Amino acid sequence: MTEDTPLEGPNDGPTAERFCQARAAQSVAVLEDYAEMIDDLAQEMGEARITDIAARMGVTHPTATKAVARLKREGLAVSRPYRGVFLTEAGTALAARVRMRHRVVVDLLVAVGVPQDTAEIDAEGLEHHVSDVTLRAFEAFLARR
Amino acid sequence: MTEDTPLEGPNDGPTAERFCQARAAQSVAVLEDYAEMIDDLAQEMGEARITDIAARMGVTHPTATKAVARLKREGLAVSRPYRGVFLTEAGTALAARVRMRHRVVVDLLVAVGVPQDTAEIDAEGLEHHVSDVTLRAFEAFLARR
DNA sequence: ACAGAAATGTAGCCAAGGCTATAAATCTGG
DNA sequence: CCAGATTTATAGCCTTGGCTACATTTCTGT
Ligand SMILES: [Mn+2]
Ligand SMILES: [Mn+2]
Ligand SMILES: [Mn+2]
Ligand SMILES: [Mn+2]
Repeated sequence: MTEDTPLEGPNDGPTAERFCQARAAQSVAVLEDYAEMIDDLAQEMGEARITDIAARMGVTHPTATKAVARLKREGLAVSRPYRGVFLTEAGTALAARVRMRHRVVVDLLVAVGVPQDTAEIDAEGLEHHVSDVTLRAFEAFLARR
Repeated sequence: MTEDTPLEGPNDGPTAERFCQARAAQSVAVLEDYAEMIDDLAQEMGEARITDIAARMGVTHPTATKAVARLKREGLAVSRPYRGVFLTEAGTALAARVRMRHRVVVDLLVAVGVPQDTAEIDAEGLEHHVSDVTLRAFEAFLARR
């Protein structure tokens, strides 16, 4: 699941590619959610503490610590022991992209008639599987709606 | 990740619920894809063989074997050693739901302007995060479109 | 200043979903 | 009918993302 892992299976048919793609999207979903959350906390409270990250993600703090370790390993965040977590430039850029995509997905759901609260809930999972092409289609739809 | 696992974390805030929900959806995504695939193969070739399941899912056969073991454990499939895999009634019902949802998602994406092939790819991941409320909203949108 | 509270780190467990390598069973053509 | 090809099973490894339990550090109020 690291960046050097191809994540492509034997790939026997054209059908398999779809599933490989979906698995690849899933492998970055956690990174995306944590990056966005850390960015949220940085804006709201100046810095993102492990406890706050864990509380908002709905996990225990060791789980949050592991996720942050992965973020650091992938060059998306930095932190010193017993201190807050900070996004790198790459991490901040990722957070911005993720937040934008989240918003567009929610807006599109609402535009086609999904209740706002349901849209927020579903978007949290959906957002990680929306390709750039689809995202642009969503934006275009919202623009001419 | 089994059915008796609550999958709800500490749940400190209302924000956390969204992520718990997304994680829960992800934990059944694999079951859903395999169920649908086995049903496809059953219709096309009379029965679903491990080799064919693996090829279409884009994984190696031991991976497919493990997934089938989980399907069996959850009461969605049955199989005897060195023979094909067959869905139970519950498995068949799940496959039908999943296939319908997949179709609706693709149709909605196309309806808002996503190219057909992109829609197929993205839907493979998106489908598992579309709630019943959202699905009905999609159907209503398609009906009045 | 320091004791207790709170936050963080760390070890170790589990299940899931990938993989490779190897063994065993089944199928098939001659 | 049987040898070789194919299919399936199994063992064992890895990473990820959950968890609990416990150790350590930092913070805070008196
Ligand atoms: Mn998300
Ligand atoms: Mn999000
Ligand atoms: Mn799918
Ligand atoms: Mn599908």
